[in-house]
Amino acid sequence: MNKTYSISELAGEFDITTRTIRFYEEKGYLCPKRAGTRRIYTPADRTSLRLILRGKRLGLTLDETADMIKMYGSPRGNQKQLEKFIVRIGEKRVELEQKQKDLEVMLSDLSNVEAKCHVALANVVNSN
Amino acid sequence: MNKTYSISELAGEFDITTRTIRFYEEKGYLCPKRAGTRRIYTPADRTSLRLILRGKRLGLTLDETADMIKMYGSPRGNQKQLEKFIVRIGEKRVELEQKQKDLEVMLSDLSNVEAKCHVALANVVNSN
DNA sequence: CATTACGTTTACGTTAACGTAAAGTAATGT
DNA sequence: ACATTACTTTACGTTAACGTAAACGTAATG
Repeated sequence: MNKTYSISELAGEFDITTRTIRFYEEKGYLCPKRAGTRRIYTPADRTSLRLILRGKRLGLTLDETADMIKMYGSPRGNQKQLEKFIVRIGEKRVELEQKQKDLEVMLSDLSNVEAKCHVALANVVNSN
Repeated sequence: MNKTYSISELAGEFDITTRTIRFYEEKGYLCPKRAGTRRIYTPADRTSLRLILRGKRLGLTLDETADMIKMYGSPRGNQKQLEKFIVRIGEKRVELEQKQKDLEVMLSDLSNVEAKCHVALANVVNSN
C-alpha cells in the first residue's frame, strides 16, 4: 500500500497553495515523480514537505531547512569530515536552543499579561 | 543613572546595522528622542529593540512582533474587549506552543544524527 | 460531446526587510 | 584650521518566498 499523492491533495493537507509546492520543486527542495506530465508525490516527498514547513514555522530559510534535511541522512565521510559534521550539529543545536529560550520568555510574558487581564476583568465585573 | 545609547552603540550590542535600526524607526517600531538631529535611545527603546529581535529569531514578522509588544501594556477596555483580548492571547499561545513542539522534534532529530555520527566515527577510528 | 475539474508551463508582479551609495552636517582631536 | 569620525537624510537596489494571470492539456462526467 505505497500510497501516493497529487499536488492538490498535499496542498489541502498542509493548507498551502499548489504554487508553493511547485515553487519548492523549482528551487530543488522537492523532486516528485511524474505520470506523464503530472506530479506524483511519494510518502517520502510528503515527509520532505513537512520538514520544510516545520522549518518555515521556526523562521528558517528554505536553504537552512534544506541543509538540515540533508543532515538527516546517514552520516558519511572520513574522520575529519565526521568531526566537522558534529561541530555543525552543535552549532545548529545552539541556534535551536536559543529559540527555545526565546519561546519560554515569550510564553511567560504572555501568561503575565493574561493574569493581568483576568484581574482587570474581575474589577470590571465587580464594579456594578 | 538613566543611561542612554547612540545608534551605533545599540547596533554594536545587538550585532545589527544602524540601517536596520533606522528602518525599524521608519516603520514605526521605534521612536527614539533626538538631541538636535541625533537619535538618543533610552533603556525602554533598547528593550523594544530586544523584543523585536527576539521575535525575528522566532520567525515572526515585524508587525506580529509589534502586536505582541502592544499586548505587553496594561490591559484596558470594557468586559467585551478584555474577553476578546484573552482570546487573542490564547491564540498566540497556541502558535508559540506549536513552535515549541517543532523545536523539540528538531532537537531530538539532531541528537539522533549526532549519535549516528559518533558511531560512524568510532568505526572509522577502529578500522586501522 | 461540451463542460467542469484538475493539472501543466511561462512569465511577470508583489511584499517584507533590509543593503548600498551619495551627499551633507556636527563634534572632536591635532 | 582642518581632517577624521560619527551621524544624518534621501533614494534606489536586492533577495526570498511566493501571488497572480494567461494559455494550454487531459480526463471524467452529466
